[in-house]
Amino acid sequence: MEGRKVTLRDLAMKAGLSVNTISRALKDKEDIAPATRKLIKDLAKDMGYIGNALAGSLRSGLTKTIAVIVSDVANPHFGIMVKDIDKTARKHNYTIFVINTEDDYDMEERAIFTAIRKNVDGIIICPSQRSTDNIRFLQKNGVPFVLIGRRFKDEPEFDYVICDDEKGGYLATKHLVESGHRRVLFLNGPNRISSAQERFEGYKRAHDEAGLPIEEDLIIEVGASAGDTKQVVRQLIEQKADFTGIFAFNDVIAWEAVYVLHKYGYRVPDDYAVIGFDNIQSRLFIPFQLSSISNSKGKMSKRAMDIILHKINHPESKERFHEVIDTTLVLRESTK
Amino acid sequence: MEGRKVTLRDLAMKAGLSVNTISRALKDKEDIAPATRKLIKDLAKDMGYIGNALAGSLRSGLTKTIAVIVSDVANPHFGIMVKDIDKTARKHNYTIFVINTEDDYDMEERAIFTAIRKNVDGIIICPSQRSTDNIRFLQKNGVPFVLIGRRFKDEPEFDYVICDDEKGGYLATKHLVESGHRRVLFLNGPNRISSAQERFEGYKRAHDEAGLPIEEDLIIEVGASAGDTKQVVRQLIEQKADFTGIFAFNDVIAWEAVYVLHKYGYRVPDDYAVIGFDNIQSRLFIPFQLSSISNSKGKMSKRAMDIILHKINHPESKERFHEVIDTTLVLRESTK
DNA sequence: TTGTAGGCGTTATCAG
DNA sequence: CTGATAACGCCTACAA
Repeated sequence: MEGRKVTLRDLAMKAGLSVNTISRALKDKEDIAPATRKLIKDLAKDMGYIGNALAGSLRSGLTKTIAVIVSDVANPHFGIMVKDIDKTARKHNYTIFVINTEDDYDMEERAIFTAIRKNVDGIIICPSQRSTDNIRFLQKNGVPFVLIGRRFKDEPEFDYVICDDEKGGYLATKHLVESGHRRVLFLNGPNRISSAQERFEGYKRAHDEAGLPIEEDLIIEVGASAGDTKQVVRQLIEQKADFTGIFAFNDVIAWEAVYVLHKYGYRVPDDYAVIGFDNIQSRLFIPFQLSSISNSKGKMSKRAMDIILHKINHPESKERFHEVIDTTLVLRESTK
Repeated sequence: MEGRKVTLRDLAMKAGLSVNTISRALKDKEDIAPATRKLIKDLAKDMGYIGNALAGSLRSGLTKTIAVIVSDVANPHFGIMVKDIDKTARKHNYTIFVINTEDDYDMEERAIFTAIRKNVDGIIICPSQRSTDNIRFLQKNGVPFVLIGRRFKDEPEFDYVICDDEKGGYLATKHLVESGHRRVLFLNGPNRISSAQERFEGYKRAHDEAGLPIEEDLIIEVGASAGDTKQVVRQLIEQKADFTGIFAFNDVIAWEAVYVLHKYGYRVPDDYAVIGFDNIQSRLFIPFQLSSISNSKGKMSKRAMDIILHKINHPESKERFHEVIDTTLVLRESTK
């Protein structure tokens, strides 16, 4: 059964019917006699017919495909989101492309080109935010898209689903401050990213409320890739930097920070209190009880898909989606 | 600039040239006057032309796309592999589809259909192994494919890249046994999976060498999905099951087991020694020092892509790829 | 150096 | 109910 694939034409020849009839029968159109329909379907199964989506898509203009462009699937946060998006997509008969950008602007540009070239019906993207050009380009091209996890505050035209980053940053910091930590190290993500900026806003609000000053040297930007944090924390410890609490931009960074603290013989939360963001532990049972900010990855993924589907199905709609999913504090043993 | 996408035809109209000339110019064919070429390229950039891969693929029969079918991207093990595969793919100008099966046979079947319908050039699949039918189907359809992480021992026709599971199982168990644990609980994956079977072989070999019997009640199959392990371990503890060492099928299961042990106030490695498999900690710095078996995810991913590319580029080659990547013991503090 | 014709496999339209 | 015809956008082959 090797060789060329079975096409509608092959079925048509065999059945002595027109290609068109075959096509319509397989799609359960009402205007084909039930008997004929059954006949054709059986034949198709017999001959192992598998449609060619390429051809169909070329004609219909729809690929039933969504591109998901994220910075790093190896980060469980994104792994979980991708899984959830895939699940929702499947329910609606969509397939997803996953493209990694490593938060690199050029890779993001290429990812977008690829997605458009492949005629995806929509794009869910966690933008690297070096500039708005890539996203503007998307918009100009008319591909439905929605940002996830990050937003451009000055661009109300871009739909997004994010979690309440400011509140998350506030809750995390407030908790540390209230536990008595007056010098809280903030291991933040790249400052160009909205979530980093907004979590920092929260950090500031908590300090303001407590009447604590913001110490510039306690705000540190760490790279997003695995391993970067280790370097930074190691250095801080060597310098005997003065802090007792750590608020990390995400759980992966928090883990890495604790990892280094442990290496130096420090104990958490006894010597340092540490809190992360993403609450990965709700989905992956890691034996380190990290306090964190829950951001409902499941809900975010689902909303993003819903929005994309809405935009695909109502291309004329001018509705704007600016969704902010609530964040909550989840206390575990890494803070007290 | 909204609306329909720019096509070769649009460029042709604008330039007063034929579609063909445009196409050839954009592909840098020698037989177009350099001046014309430049003109056309500038125009294309101006009008924001992005080729339609669908149309091209329909013609050429190639999509420059690889499907990656795995059980769970949310498991960092797969997340990391997907990332690595994507990286290699990109280097060769390929894009990847990621499809999750949750190790469900029907979802796997649908995933394969989807991949074929979308005309992927090749498939990298971690098969669910409920039966060989799905894979046989792939073979019958002539799509190049390679198994990753699992194999069918009775099907030498299927190419695969796995790690040395037997050796890994042996090393892990041997280490526990040599540390004085005479009753080692094996939290294994589903037995239909080759890696589970082979790791068990290793477990047995270590026992044989040490002259220890295999106790049936210490071999427990846990579901692959997050949360399953908790239930199992909780029950064992409640039953006061007799064991002091735990060898887990993978790190995620190991983490979950430790998670529960901690909940019950037990300490690792003092009360129980625990070792996992996959060595996720080489890529994600989790602050729990889990001993594990390293299986070179990077190497596996790379080899899988190389093999797929080879098969795509040499469809006639009858070469068979049965690759077994070495596994090694990585000791950390969860065993002593 | 450039243009024309035909086809990839499917689907939409309209006629019968 | 079913069939013929023409697209979808691009590319290969050949003609001019």
